[in-house]
Amino acid sequence: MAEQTRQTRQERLDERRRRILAAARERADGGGWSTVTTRHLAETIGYTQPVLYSHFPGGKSEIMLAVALEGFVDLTQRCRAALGRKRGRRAIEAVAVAYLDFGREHPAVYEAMFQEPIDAEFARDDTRAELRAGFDVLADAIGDDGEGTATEVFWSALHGVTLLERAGRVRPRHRRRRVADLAARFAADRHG
Amino acid sequence: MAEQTRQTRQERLDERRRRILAAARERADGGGWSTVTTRHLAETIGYTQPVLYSHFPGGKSEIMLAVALEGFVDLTQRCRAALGRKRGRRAIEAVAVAYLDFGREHPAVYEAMFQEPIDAEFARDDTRAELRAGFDVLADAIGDDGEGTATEVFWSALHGVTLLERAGRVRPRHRRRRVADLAARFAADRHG
DNA sequence: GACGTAGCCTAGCAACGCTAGAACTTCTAG
DNA sequence: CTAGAAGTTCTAGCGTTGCTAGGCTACGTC
Repeated sequence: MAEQTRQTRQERLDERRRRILAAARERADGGGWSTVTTRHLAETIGYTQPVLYSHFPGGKSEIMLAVALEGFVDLTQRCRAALGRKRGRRAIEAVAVAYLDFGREHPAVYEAMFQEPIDAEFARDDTRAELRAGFDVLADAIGDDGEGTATEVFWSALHGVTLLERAGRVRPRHRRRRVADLAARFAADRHG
Repeated sequence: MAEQTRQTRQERLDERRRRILAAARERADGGGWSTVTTRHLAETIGYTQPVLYSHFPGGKSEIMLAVALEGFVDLTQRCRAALGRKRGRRAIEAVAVAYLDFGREHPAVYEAMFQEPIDAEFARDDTRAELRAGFDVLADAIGDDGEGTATEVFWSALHGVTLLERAGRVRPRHRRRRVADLAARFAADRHG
């Protein structure tokens, strides 16, 4: 009985934790992280502010980090799925589109993934592992078997396109052209 | 006499405006925009908060926009100077280095230039003009005489490298390699 | 010398992230 | 069945933020 109760307790905690993260992600993607307040978050899950801190002692920063971590998993999976067994330009284009789609669909999650506050004092190893996985997909896409510089630049380009598109600094309708341009420049076959 | 007085008045206003922007830029580059508060800003210039709003009715957002505008002018000038009469890879590398240097030396100014709050309800035309000038330098650097897609991608790559370097998501010491990689991929001569 | 205007400050609002400590519920032990 | 321990939630409040209403002071003008 005690076991059963303890199980249920843990399940309820997990459930509530998920609800907090879902609420934060949803509201952030809708109106930006500045509109995500601890008060509103607490109200959404039907509890008061201090309850949030029992789940995330680090407060809002730690919530953002948790959302970011989920985001890395999601983004990596999407890119991996888009890549499949493709090679060459088709591989690059597919991964680029998947990457940019994610950035557009979840602007706030993406922001949490790359904005500075992440590098707080919290979890370090998880983040590194997930980052590594994402890096590897991009390396596979462009066929980078070197020491990673090409992947770094490719990643930077995707990152830059994502942010400039969002900021409206780049023509929205020319997205396909940008993807094609990117694929042409990073295709391995241009060397041979 | 009235003319003289009015002149002096305007000069004092301009002077104070400059001091506000300088204080904001300096503190932001030192500790991020979150450390730039209207109270501290007011204290720095030796006045109280409401005075800031007589110069920038839009408050902190408008101050950030003003800093961003100055930043665009500065960045464009630097890139133009770095470009000089160079052509090909050397031109691209020079401009890339100038761009990345600016982003590293003035992280907060750069952030203000590309972060969303900028697109507020304030000045629109100034921003567009300065953006255009910056875009043109990059187009000249890579020799883009097409419809601008290549420049958009080049710009995105520089933007991405700037941010990923700052966020520590990319190996700091490999910067020269990234610049070289970038130059190789965007050099016009790869077409012929 | 009274008046209008401009500039500046005092004081305060609502909202923010976050926390101490009271109040309540649930489990455990005698 | 009861008394205490343990855990959970809430009330209330601190300090800080961006921003603003309204009063005070000093100036130029009739």
